[in-house]
Amino acid sequence: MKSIPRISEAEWEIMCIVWERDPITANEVIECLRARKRVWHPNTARTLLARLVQKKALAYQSQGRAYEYRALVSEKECIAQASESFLTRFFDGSLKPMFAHFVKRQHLSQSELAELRSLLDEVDNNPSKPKKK
Amino acid sequence: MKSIPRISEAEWEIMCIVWERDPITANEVIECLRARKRVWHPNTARTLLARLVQKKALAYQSQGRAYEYRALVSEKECIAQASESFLTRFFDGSLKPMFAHFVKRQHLSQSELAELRSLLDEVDNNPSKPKKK
DNA sequence: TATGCGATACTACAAGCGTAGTAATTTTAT
DNA sequence: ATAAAATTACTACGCTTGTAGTATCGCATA
Repeated sequence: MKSIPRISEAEWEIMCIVWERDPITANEVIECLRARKRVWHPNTARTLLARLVQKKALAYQSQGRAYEYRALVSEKECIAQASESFLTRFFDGSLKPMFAHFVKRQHLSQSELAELRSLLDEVDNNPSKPKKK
Repeated sequence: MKSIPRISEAEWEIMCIVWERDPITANEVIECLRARKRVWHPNTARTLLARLVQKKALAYQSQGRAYEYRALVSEKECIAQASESFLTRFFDGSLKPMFAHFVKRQHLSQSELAELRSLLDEVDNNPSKPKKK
């Protein structure tokens, strides 16, 4: 069971970009950041990339001129891990209160409620192991 | 709109205890920690209490012998804030993918699904503003 | 081949965090 | 009234994070 490194907030933004375009060079990452109006000094982005390599969230290959970074951990597993710890920490690990919080937090439209309901129906009909194809 | 201070992981454990028994003395907090098998040096707990006071999450009154601490921010608002930032950061702010993640993450029993469904029905019948009494 | 530019690597630094140790002060027991 | 015990306050320290600055290295060009 691979242990997912702890990814900080700023690092998370980098990871998102890498996941999107894996593999990607440092410069491309910096471009993307600029594109999404995340103004960081280029070195800041590079530092974060380096730290992510250190903590083994990314790897790089000296692809000729510039390095190419690629993710060593998937977005899915990172989100899964973050979700678990969120649930544990704030809702004592139980889904129902957590869901309750979110549905009550704000006016959901009828259609949104319907969508959520159909989500439940879906799993109900595919009890675990979706494994289609 | 009061801005909630950022509460770290260790601090969160302290806050939980304070919320439970507000107002509470440092020693009682330490007892509670021991009770829930959270082994910290007493000074560690005290440091955390002090930091929480600094960041205005707690206040104290020199209640005679020992200080009495009480929360300045409610558990509800802290959880609400944490939930928002979780949702934003990992699910781009949208409920449905987040719910999808959680319902798919694990075999929910029929009854659990039913419970979640009834949650949805509830809000459906009480469209916002429950404000009973 | 020497030089400059672009890329990476190393260094920095303050604030936050986890975890305590030590000093100062207040209470209590003798 | 003092000494001991309890409580609070101040200090410490190494690691992480956000945010860069500086140094170095390698390829491209003159």
